[in-house]
Parts: sequence; structure tokens; C-alpha cells
Amino acid sequence: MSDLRRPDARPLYAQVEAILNERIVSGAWTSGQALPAEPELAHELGVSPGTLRRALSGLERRHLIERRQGRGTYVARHTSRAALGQFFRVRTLDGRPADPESFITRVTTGPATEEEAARLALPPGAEVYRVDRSRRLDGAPRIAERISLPAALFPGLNLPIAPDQLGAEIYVHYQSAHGITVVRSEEVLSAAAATEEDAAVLGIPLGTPMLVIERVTFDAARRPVEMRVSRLDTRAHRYAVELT
Amino acid sequence: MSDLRRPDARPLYAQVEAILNERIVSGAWTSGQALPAEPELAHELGVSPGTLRRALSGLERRHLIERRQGRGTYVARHTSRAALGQFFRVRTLDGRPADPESFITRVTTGPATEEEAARLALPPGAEVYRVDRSRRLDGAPRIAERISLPAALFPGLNLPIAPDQLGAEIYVHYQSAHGITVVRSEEVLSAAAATEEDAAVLGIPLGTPMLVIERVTFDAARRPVEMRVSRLDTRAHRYAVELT
DNA sequence: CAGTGGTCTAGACCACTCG
DNA sequence: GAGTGGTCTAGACCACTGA
Repeated sequence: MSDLRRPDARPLYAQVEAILNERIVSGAWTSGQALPAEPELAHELGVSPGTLRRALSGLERRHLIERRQGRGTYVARHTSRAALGQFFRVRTLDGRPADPESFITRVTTGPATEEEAARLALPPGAEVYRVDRSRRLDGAPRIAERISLPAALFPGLNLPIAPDQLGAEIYVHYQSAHGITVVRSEEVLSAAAATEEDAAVLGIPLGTPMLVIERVTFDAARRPVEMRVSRLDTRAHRYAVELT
Repeated sequence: MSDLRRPDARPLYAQVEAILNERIVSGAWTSGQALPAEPELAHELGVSPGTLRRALSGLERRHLIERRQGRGTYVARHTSRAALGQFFRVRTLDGRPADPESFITRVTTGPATEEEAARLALPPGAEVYRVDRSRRLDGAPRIAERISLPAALFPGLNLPIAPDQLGAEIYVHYQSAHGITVVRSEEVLSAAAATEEDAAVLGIPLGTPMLVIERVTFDAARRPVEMRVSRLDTRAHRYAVELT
């Protein structure tokens, strides 16, 4: 067991958090697995229970673990309700979460565009998969979406095409089939007129104002692992943000 | 000093946080004032230093206080750079924070509309002030904005009209002139075509796709204190969100 | 150098879960 | 009832700030 003493400038709890983070990222602890009890883990790492707990709180805040009183601490699965809604900000006009259903319309492969290479931190010409989806909200088609993935991170891209096997839960698939745990996304929003493709996919008039959402998602190792562009018809839905 | 023992189900640190929150909301501790040192405050409240620190961390997370090692803990002023950027999500295309400049074009008074009454939790017909602003980003007019305020919370609405006295820092004015400390906002975003008013105010073609941002802001007592609708021309700017 | 917040420790007790 | 995480305490020591 490594010694954690001083030369490293970071506080001890931050070093402990990084060590535990690495165990999850590397797969030493896998999704759903129970961590050792806190006193045991604290002893193994050579820190006090209080310091260990502070490190665990950091992992919990980033949704890498889940703690349940009386039961134990578990590596987070991306299947809980909280995790499902974590990155989906679309609401109905009265504020309820929209119920999304996804249909994959096309999967293609090719060299990364300049923008894909920049956003995904890929070398020029690296191969990417592109997944086009049409998404229904509360029954009607509302979102046209393209997801770009580095081929190197998703060997074989074993994507089921049937919507009921994938649905909105593509990040669950990343974790279970490719071992990639997403923890953070950056989104930039703008407005644009519906293109001919939007009009065809969503059955709306050409030029309808659309909300364009460009997202880059990062995993626990801070690598960009996905880029997506979603075009949302906001005539019956909204994108909700809370600022604190 | 009140006793904090058991019957109350909330954890002690949460009760302490609520007590300190109330001292700030009520004005007993005013903006910029130094709090007593931690050991002293812990003794006054009859809790251990650790419990007090946990309560202070909650207040810090909500930006109600600022802690500076070696100096002390202070009731937050809404003047620090962090506070200024806290609620302003607009960025340039390359991701840098946009530099906003505001021009008040009109201030009016009248009974609340149905929507204003609902969002601001006002009785029907309550009086509201409405402030219309045109906002320039990096030199060009990009945002048309209307702010609605409950007249009861802003007696006299002593708003300076000169842009250099108000600027983007309207929440600083709320705090210094009306004693209202904002801590949280909810925003919903949609896309819409530029109206004739948008076109006139911003000098853009009718029908240009606009990003519409509807915001309701709450103070530390959880009252809604402001509603605003901002219409942003996204041809040169974006709205940025981070999801964790 | 006195005073402040930040870190770290060690342990008691409580609340919850499940067999 | 055994085992878990959640709360709370008491105090030592460190790092930083400003007079």
C-alpha cells in the first residue's frame, strides 16, 4: 500500500479520492460492486475514517458511487432514476420531465470531421462512429440527433438497433458494454431554423425555430467520449436549467 | 440562546445552517460583515466546531458567505467576480464569457399579468414594475429583455437609468438598495422567430431564430423576487450549461 | 506573531437495513 | 442483533493573512 505523506501538495482527502476514482475508472471495482466498509477501507488506506468519508463524499457528488445507510457503499450503476434524468433537461410546458423514446435511423463510420476531432480530442482523420436518432417526446417526434463516438473507445460498437433495447439510456450501454462511465457534460445552446432534414425527420415546416443543443460528454478519467448535436422542436417542450 | 436538542428531526448541522441563514436574510448580519470566529460561534450556538463548519459549508455552497483562510468568514457581497458571472451563461462562439452592457429603455408599472402573478406567487392584480432593457454583447445589441418585479418588494424602485450605474449588475442593486439577496434561478429555454419588436430593438431581420430564456429568481428566503424574459440573437453567441 | 480558516485524527453514539 | 453509513464531538496541528 502506497504512502500518502506530505511531498504531494494536495490535501490527503483529495489524494484518497483520486485513488478511489482510479480504482473505479480502471475497472478494479466494477459497476454495482460493494466497497469495503468505511472503517476497513480507512485502515487499508492508512487514513482516519473522517478523511475517508470526505473522499467518499466527493465521489458521491460526482455520481461515481452511491451510499445507502444501513446497507453499504456501491459503485454507481447508470440505471437508477436519478442517473437517467441526470443529463436530460427537456421538460413539457408545465414543467414535468418529458418521456423520451429513441429510434436509431442510421449508423455510419468515417474519418472525423475537423469539429469532431477538435471536440473529441482526436488526431486528424481518426475514425468515428455516427449514430443518427429520431426521438419522440410524449409520443410525437421532437428531436433530431446525431451522436459521434471515437471508434477507438467503442470497439465494434455493439449497438442494438431496436429502440426498446436502447431507449434514452445510451449511457447505460456505454458503461455495461464498453466500460465507459460518463460523469460530466458540457452543452452550448443556440437557435436555428429547421433545415430540410429537420423538416423531413420531424414532420415540421421548413424554417421552424429549433433549439440546437451541442453536447460533449466526459468520462471519469476526463476524456471526451461522446459528442452530440440535438435539434429540438420547442413548440411543446422546454429546456430547463437551474442556476445556483 | 435557543436549545437545539432532539425533538426536531433535522440533523443539528442543518438546524444551525437554518439559524445562520435567517440571520443573513433578516439583516441581523449585513452584506460584507465579518462573522464571529468559528470557535466563538460554535460556543455561542452550543455545538462542536465540526458541526458548525458543516453548516458554514452549506452556506458557502449557496454563496451566502465567503470564507478566506487566515482572514475570516464574511457575508457575501454580490460584487465579486464569481457572483457576477454566477447567473450569466452567455458565451462567445469560442467559449469566452460575453461582456454585457445594459441600456434601460423603459420602466413601467401596472397590475401583474396572469403569468407574472403565477411565476412571482402574487395575488391577482398585484402591482409589478417592468424594466425593459437592450443589452449589448461585445459591442453589438444582442439581447432584448423584460424584467418584472413585485412592487411590494422594491419600494420606490430606485433604479438608476444610466447604464454605467447599473450595467449587468442588477442583482447587486437588489442587495444594496432593497436588501434582497438572490441565491437561485430557474430558467427554461426555447426557440422562437424574432418579432417586430426584436427586429427593431436589435436591428435584425424579422423571423431571425432567437433563443428565448425565461427566468424566475429566488432569494435566500425562497421567495420568487424577479421574473425576466430574455431574447438572445445566437448568431454570434451561445448559452453554456455544464451537467454533472 | 497573533488570529483565522483548513486539515486530520479518534472515537462515541444514532438510524437504518436485512437476515 | 449484527453490520452499515450518518451524525456529532473534542482537539491537535497546519497554512495563510495582515498588523
